[in-house]
Amino acid sequence: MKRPTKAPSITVSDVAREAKVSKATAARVLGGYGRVSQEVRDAVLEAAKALDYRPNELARSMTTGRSGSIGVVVGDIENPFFALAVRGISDAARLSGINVILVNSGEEVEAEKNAIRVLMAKQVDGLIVTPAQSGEIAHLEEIARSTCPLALLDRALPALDVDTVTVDDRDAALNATRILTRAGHRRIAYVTAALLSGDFRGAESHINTSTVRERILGFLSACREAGIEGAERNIHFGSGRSEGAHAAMHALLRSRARPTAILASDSVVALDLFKAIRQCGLDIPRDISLITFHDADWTGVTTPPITVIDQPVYALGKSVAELLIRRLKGDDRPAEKIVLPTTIIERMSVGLAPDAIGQGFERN
Amino acid sequence: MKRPTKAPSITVSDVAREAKVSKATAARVLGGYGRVSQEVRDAVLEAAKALDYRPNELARSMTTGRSGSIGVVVGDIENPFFALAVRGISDAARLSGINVILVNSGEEVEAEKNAIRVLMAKQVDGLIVTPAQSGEIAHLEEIARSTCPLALLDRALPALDVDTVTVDDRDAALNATRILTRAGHRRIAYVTAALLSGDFRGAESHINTSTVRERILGFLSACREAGIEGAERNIHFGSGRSEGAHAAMHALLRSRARPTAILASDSVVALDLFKAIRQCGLDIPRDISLITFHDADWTGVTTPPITVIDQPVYALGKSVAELLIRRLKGDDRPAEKIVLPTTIIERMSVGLAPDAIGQGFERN
DNA sequence: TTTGTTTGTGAGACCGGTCTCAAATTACAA
DNA sequence: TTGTAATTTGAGACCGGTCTCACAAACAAA
Repeated sequence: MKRPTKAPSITVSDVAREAKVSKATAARVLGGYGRVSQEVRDAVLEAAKALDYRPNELARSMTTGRSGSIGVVVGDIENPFFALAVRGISDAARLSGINVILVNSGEEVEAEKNAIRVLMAKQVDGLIVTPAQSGEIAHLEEIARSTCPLALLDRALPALDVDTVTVDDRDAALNATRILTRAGHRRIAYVTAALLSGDFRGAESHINTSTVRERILGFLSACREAGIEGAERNIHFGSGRSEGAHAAMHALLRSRARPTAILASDSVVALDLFKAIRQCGLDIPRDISLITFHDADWTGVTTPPITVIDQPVYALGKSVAELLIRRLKGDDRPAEKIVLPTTIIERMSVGLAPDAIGQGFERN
Repeated sequence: MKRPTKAPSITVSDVAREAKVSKATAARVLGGYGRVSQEVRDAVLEAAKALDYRPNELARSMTTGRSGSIGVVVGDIENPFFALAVRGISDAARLSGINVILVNSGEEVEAEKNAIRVLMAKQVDGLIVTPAQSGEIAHLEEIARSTCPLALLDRALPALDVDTVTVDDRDAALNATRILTRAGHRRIAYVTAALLSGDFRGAESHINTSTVRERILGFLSACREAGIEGAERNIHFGSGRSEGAHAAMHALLRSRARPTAILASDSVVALDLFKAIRQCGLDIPRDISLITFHDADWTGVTTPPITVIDQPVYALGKSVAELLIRRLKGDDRPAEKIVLPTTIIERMSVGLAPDAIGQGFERN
């Protein structure tokens, strides 16, 4: 193989020679371990500076077995939710002198698998993952069994006994949906980008990702509470960035049984919905009410501004990272499952149900 | 040091022993180099599968000198501009089987320096950087002199003769500003998050980042064209995510000589401006017109929707990555400077200047 | 003075791969 | 049938660090 022969870099041996000491001694001062006399230390340091020595982190990692970096696999870095969570992770990591290798899975399991494979091969010291799908988690179970610490972000996997940080999705969905039912809405849709493996049969079927399941449970629970039948049929999966999803949204909004209120699973879906609603000539909140998860920065500036479920996203990222780092340092307490609270920021996107106006329902 | 003794992983030697061949031979088939007979190859592969062998990428990198990953240093991953550019980079990298180590500099030179140091120590094969500041580029010059390919994203550095992909900022700013001057505006402000080293004295002073300089030149050029004097005074630096920046915005909007039109340097600044304008009780476009760089997803859904300079952000990221990867493969053509075109998407945020109404100016 | 510790240093194995080189085997041509 | 070339394999050096171990010198206690 004809490789461009990387510039010959300065090694410990070079420094040792320059400082007239053994390689072992030079390594000791350069690596910051063992004991060395002050004189020798100074000499080595001077030689290192003179030669402009830079340690080869790879070589170091190979012997120590630790790479000083953690791998992070998120679904979609373009989603402000993940971007913010990643910043939380980065900040926490930086504080511990650990760096972050970020990989985008595009919410595809294959990409996720591949990302994890690569990261493991790169000997990351730990892994933070937002599982793209709940069905295929064999690769994650394998990591969990291994000695490489794994932590889950935003999406819990009951089958995995690993550190996990999520938000109280069920409660959030419950409260958000209640706002809608109290405004008299009865045809309420829950729209999520998540994919469903197989058909949707009842609340617990095939939904192993806690985020999605919990939200649905909260949603259904609020519906039941309001005496709404068959709310399961109003759950729409797969509303991600795709042609089909877009078309499905329009179909939904133009159907005869068009919902009078929608709960969106994230700000990206919400924005798409917002646009679709406009394109269909509908008015928020007169014709249709909208609440979304994630207080994305733009949700406050639309007309009307959107009522949102405010998740502590930055803290979410910061917490998982801290949990993982603690474990890297040797902590072996049983896996911790942290659930962060959410709040609802009420703005102007919820109105009385069109068909309920004048029927005694109150706006809140 | 008491480290948790990573689980002993399967090595080539283990596979070799299992397959009853030499380590060299096993390495050949596992590493995919050299020539091996079909039988032996099968035997080794079988042994590898039986033992569940996973190559140690670190060890591999150490001998080959190439790590198979590139480092990317961006200013702020939360800025949708960078998020999208990073996706462009990731996609291009994935296509070449290269992975991306992403570091957030937070637009701080010290963090940027540190990030580069760490990435170099990790032996990345190449570096893509969005220089946080133009003043201190010694660390970048050093990389440029080294054998590690460097490429610049979005912000050119004239002093550095390296592959660079930017957009035609001057032209974009010129055209955007023209839209404003043609609508009769004369008090036009340019608001950017960029920091200025020292005072602003004349167009070229202390501004070495091409993006910022080019935009200012375009802006001033359009102002001059319209016979506007002293437009330099209406350039506002440092409007990033900070208390001070926020206060400065409000001060600007409440001042007697409040601008009647603003050109924002990115969508984050624009959103802040949008909110500030509302908070000050001003109306877009009646009281004030707004144009921003970057067609962020929300700019189309505000009331009114915002006129934007549409930059090919994804392509920007994809191009630098491709340029860099080409170089990794041995291409040593002189550094390429690619300038991508922008377009303006006119929406509803530009109105006639309040003091010009009825004076013969036309709304475009 | 003798013995026992502590401290500083060097020699060299090792991590898990790649890769050079030479020996052994096979194929091909004369 | 024999010489030569091509192919396949093994032995071992090497990458740039870490780390164990042995030894020597310095110091403390007896």
